[in-house]
Amino acid sequence: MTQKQEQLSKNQQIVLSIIEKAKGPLKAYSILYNVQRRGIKAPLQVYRALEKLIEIGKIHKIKSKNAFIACKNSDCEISKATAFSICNNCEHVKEIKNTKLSKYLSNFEDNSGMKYKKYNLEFFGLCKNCKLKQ
Amino acid sequence: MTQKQEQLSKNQQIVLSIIEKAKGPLKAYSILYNVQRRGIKAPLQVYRALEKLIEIGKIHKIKSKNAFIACKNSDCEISKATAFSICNNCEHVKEIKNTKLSKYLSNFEDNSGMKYKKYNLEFFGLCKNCKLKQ
DNA sequence: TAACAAACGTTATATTATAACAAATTAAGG
DNA sequence: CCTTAATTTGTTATAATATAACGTTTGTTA
Repeated sequence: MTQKQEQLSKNQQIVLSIIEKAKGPLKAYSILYNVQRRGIKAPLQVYRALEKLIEIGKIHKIKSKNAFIACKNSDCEISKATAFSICNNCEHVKEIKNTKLSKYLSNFEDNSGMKYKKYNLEFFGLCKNCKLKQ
Repeated sequence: MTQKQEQLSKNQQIVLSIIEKAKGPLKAYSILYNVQRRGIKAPLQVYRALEKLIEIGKIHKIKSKNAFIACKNSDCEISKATAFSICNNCEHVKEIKNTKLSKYLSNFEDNSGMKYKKYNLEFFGLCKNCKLKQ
């Protein structure tokens, strides 16, 4: 028997697979709509799965959108340190994987010398595509 | 006549004054409850004032809390670049004013060379007080 | 003072999220 | 294998957050 199975439950698997297949962040009720054929009937079933998936770092919540996206980063340490870029035009969201940035933020001390274990950063701008089209 | 009056309307003034007096971030419906004696009766009146106040940089929205806090920073450029520290224990929220950090983030380029005009950063940890008490 | 924009008031409703409770399932140790 | 505890589930109801749509009023500017 290994230490931790981290085996996902049925609902958790269903919700995760929908989020992983998606091209962008999904909203909770859109997930619900998408999984109703698979037996998940109530919002709470979705929210419970989401909560667990966030806890174990499989997905992140994009707070400015109240939407959920799969984690592509093996090293965001159970979702303690997240950074995203968000296009104001097409709403495209991408997780930022940048060692310098994450080191900088993880080591950041505020003016009183206080350090923080966790952060969430959301950048807004125009993605390349949308910039070209302007 | 000056260029821009930036004169706040009645409702905007009422909502702003409540937020400025508060010790921490306020939720929209708590604001509503607090201003009902002053003639504001409906959520929309509060949300409209909030929207405007955010737009002109007088307040910020703490996204992880769905709550609103007065801006103490004269230079956050109409709320384009915001950073907060949030205590996980007492929920104390403070706007971070740190030139190095804001320069670093304003100049940040992602791996594709993309730059962003706007960001929101929320740090989580234990504030000094709560750290001592542990 | 006409014309336009901004703000207002109001009702209704959409969207996002959680409480509470009982039943079913799973993991692990004796 | 059995039992105990923890987790997950299913379900109903409801809380909390936010916006749509409409017509009116106020404020600004030419």
